[in-house]
Amino acid sequence: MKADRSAQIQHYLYASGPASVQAIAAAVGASLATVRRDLHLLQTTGTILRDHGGARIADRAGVEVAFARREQQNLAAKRAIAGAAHARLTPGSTVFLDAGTTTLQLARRLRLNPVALNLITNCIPIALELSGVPQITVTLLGGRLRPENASMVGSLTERALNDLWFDQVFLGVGAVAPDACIYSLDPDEARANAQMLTRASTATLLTDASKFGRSLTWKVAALTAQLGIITDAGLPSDWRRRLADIGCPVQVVP
Amino acid sequence: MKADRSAQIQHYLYASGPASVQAIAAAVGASLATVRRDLHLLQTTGTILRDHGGARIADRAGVEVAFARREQQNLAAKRAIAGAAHARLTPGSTVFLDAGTTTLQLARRLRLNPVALNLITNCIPIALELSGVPQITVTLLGGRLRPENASMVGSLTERALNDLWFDQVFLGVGAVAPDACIYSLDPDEARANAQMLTRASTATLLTDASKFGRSLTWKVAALTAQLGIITDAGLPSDWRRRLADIGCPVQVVP
DNA sequence: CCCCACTCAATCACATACGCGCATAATCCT
DNA sequence: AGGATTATGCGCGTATGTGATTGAGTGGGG
Repeated sequence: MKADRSAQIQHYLYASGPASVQAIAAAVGASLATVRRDLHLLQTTGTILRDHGGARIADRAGVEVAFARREQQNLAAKRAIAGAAHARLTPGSTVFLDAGTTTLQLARRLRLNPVALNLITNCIPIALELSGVPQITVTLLGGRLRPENASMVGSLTERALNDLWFDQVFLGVGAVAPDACIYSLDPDEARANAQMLTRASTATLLTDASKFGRSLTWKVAALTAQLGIITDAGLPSDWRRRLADIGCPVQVVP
Repeated sequence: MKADRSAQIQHYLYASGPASVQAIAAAVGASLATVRRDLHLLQTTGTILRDHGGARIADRAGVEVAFARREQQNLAAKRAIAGAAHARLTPGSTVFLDAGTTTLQLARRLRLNPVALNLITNCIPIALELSGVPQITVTLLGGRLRPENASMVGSLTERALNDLWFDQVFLGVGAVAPDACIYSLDPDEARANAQMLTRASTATLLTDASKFGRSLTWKVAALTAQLGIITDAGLPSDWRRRLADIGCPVQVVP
């Protein structure tokens, strides 16, 4: 299929950097003519750049491909977690969705299976995914644009958060380190995340099991008994014990 | 049952990603013709995207497609106008770009030909276009998402505007009516536009000639001598006289 | 400066997919 | 229960994508 092959080419170019037409053809299993046609198409849409003999990812599309790739990792787990989160949504309530690939899955689910919500997010893909969905009003927080995950951070974001109150907030998370604290890759995002947690009646962490035990630079907050967690069955038993000790209400989905 | 099968197809596409018509037919237990009919229907409602040989769930395509279509109208004029606006940008200044297809052309120009700017916008495509461009920090205003042009409007937007001051603001515009006032299609957008004009040292209208003489519902502001205009050579002579009478500094590009 | 290898775009033939019309089966309404 | 409406499946002509070939164009090396 054509769309499939285009995606393959993009991933290959993202992973391998600049590559020759022959290498691409070999990688995707198509003829040179076909690959050239695809490259020509991708070039007109601006996702790749061409030069004699080969092609490479346009730097703008690079982040998008990286995002798409992260979205694919642990996809089944993320979908299951999103499904459990979807079941917790109360019609008519005000919900905040943090930026992240797991929360994006929740947005996709919500699009197929709408619930009347007042939805607020700081993530552009989530806002676009839900724009135009009946019964959902979408509000996007302002701020400085962080290209890596197309989210808004910075003082404008934090100021706006100060003026809002949410019934539920769903937080995607970069890492849950061994010290039982949530960490993020970006300082501004960590600050924004920390503030989200202070602006909601109930807060829930959506995170696949691979995030537990990882470490990142910037601390967001410590796990507490007030912070719900939805994760998948890959959660090691020692972490289950720790979370039980802390008192976190943990839901494990298959 | 038909509705049932459509839901099945959606969930299958959601779960499996892009899939061939044959795979879908096998999954839902229907003939190829029936699946094609269903896909055709789902395509018209915008829930899926089709390409030869298969289909996939539509991701955020709705807004972008509608936007891309308008982008093609009067493209040459918009490009020329954007070029003139680009020449007016002062390195190091703080610039606001309103939502619109002409301002988007300015953003594209900026991406190819970067100028060090502190750039603020309420338009998602503009923000995405300029994300990651060196020397440009992009800030997106928050607010309610208006799907028609992927822009932010509403009280959050207006509140944020109150806290900002711009060296230059470039306003895209829906219509310049015979009463020499700017009009917009959307009440919230009109309010936001009006406020943008009060928050800048210099304001410039970017509008192709086709917008002059058109009427829309919601008034934004009256033309004044403080409001610069960049438009194309299609501007009728009677409008040129009127703008001269008002004292608008008008630049006409070929 | 010329030549050679390589790349590119256009063309043709083939395979596959698509949309349409028609016949049949299921469903709905009275 | 019967007629009408709608949905489903099959076959056919057409459209589209794919791969091989050819001729033109481009860049690098002698």
